[in-house]
Amino acid sequence: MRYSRFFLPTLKEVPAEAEIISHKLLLRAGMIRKLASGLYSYLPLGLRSLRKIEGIIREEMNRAGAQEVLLPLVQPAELWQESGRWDRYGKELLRLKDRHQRAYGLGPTHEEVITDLVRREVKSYRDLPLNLYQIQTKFRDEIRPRFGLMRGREFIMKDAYSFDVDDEALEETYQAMYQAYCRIFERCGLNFRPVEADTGSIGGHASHEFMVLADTGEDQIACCTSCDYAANVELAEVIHPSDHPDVRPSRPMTKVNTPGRRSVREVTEFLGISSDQLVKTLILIGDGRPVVALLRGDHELNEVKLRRSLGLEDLDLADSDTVQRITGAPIGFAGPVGLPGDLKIIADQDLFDLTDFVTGANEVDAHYTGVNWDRDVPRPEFADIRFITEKDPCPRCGGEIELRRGIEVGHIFKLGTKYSEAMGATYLDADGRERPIVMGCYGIGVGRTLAAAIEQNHDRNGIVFPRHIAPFEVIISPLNVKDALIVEAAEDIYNGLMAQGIETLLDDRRERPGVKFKDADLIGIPLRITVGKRLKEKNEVEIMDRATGKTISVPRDRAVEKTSEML
RNA sequence: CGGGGCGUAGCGCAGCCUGGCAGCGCAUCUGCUUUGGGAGCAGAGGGUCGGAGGUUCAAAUCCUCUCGCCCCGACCA
Repeated sequence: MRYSRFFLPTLKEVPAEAEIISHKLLLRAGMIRKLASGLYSYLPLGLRSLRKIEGIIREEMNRAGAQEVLLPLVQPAELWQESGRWDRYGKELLRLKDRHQRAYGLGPTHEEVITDLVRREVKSYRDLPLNLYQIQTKFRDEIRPRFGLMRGREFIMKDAYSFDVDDEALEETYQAMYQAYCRIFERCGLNFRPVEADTGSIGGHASHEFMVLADTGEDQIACCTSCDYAANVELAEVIHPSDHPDVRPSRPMTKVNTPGRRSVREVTEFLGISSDQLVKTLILIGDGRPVVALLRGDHELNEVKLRRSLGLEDLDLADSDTVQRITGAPIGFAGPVGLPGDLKIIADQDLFDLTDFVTGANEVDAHYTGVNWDRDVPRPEFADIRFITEKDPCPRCGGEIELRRGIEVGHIFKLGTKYSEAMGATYLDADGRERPIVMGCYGIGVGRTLAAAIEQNHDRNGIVFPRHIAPFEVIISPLNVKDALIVEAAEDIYNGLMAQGIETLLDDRRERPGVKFKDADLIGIPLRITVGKRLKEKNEVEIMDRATGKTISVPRDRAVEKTSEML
């Protein structure tokens, strides 16, 4: 490709809208442009990289036995009503009507469509296993799109759906997908970690997220520094010692005046206690009913864990009026003592052995000190409902936990029979019995993978593309296009590389050397061949490695050979 | 949806408080010079100041409404 004819508008300055490095560089390198919030156009350079990633995904999916399909983006509401998600999915599902007033959703994911397809065609255990995938545009009307390709409303996703006879067979498919995902992200040049994860709105029993480690990641993950345990903090278990120390109350329960002290910090400072002596009481609404969660003052409630342990669909903090109605006091003075007996109360397991603690008195400007279980307040149900911290041990090996940030580029789920049962996707087994198909689903954010790769591979001059996803493999920079010798040499090398199938960008623009160097660095092409003064002096050209900056000089007629060796 | 910020030339911004010719840098176009890290000189083009309404002799500037964009929270590939 000749740069002078290539639609590649690079920017010297960073557009004001971009915050994180991948977004800035994608814009500056002329790879994407914004149409509206969460909606981006891919320009030729960006599309080339995107296609590289898609290519890697296709190869690995096909190798793992999956087959590519292409499903409609517009999906009839009836299908979503069958699975029950028409009502449950929420506003991320963009709903629209056609001219006949029939309702449709713009596909945020394709479980319903694929299950419908498969239930019509698959009748026998002989047809299984089956694994179908597509690479296609998804639409999710996100509450807050941000960070360029990182969280768009319209985005490109690879989604795969597997169909197996039973859980055992699903396990095998799941492992094959797990391995395929590892290979995909390795080939994309990413430093990533597979982590145990929550299943969210997709449903199912087990799942792993593939996290690219980056400080700008939106997710937090807990990694063990000794073993290979890693989990999304939403899920990471907190281990509670099983041997309980023999502890007894040592102080009477006393009501104290705490004027205007609401937050953990205000109360603990006022009373001169540490925050692990305080039990904070959070009022939530779970599936329409109030739930009280108790936690140590220095711990944070993990709503995902609470939701899972209570088997709730929906969970939210209660508003101030509800808190007032339930506890009889404004926010900041709630406590377990004297709450109505029929109220669902759940305490974090770390409170089990706590004695002489402080809580709100369900009365404005008052707390209790010296509160103890059994004596002052009945023991509630205990469960692991808080976030893991770096002070907690690894739940697998007891080692040290490190909290890191990650970008979720892939997510795999064991769905089980959730969709097949709801939608009647069954097969006949060898004994002629009708059984539900056991499903799995597997997603990769393709654009997000590109953004994550840039997030992890850049320097102050621009992108440093991993080889396999670079838009071009080589850029040739003839430094003076008015010099016939230089132009001729550059053209020769260009033709030589193209003849070998090496994707090459020839910077034939009438620009000064500095401009060409800056643009080449910005767009991050792995190898740059400089044709300049050394050609005239020694008949040599230079090959520079973008990642290391290392440069070698080679005779002009060996440039093609040497370059292809270096790739 | 709640909180914060921003809309002025393609991009980055100043001007707004205190109303009075719409500006700067980069980019673009022409010519000459220059050619190893975002060149120099000379010239040129480009604006409904996000939109609507209002106040005023006069509005980018003040007021009201509205639309869009970005950041922080809940959602997710």
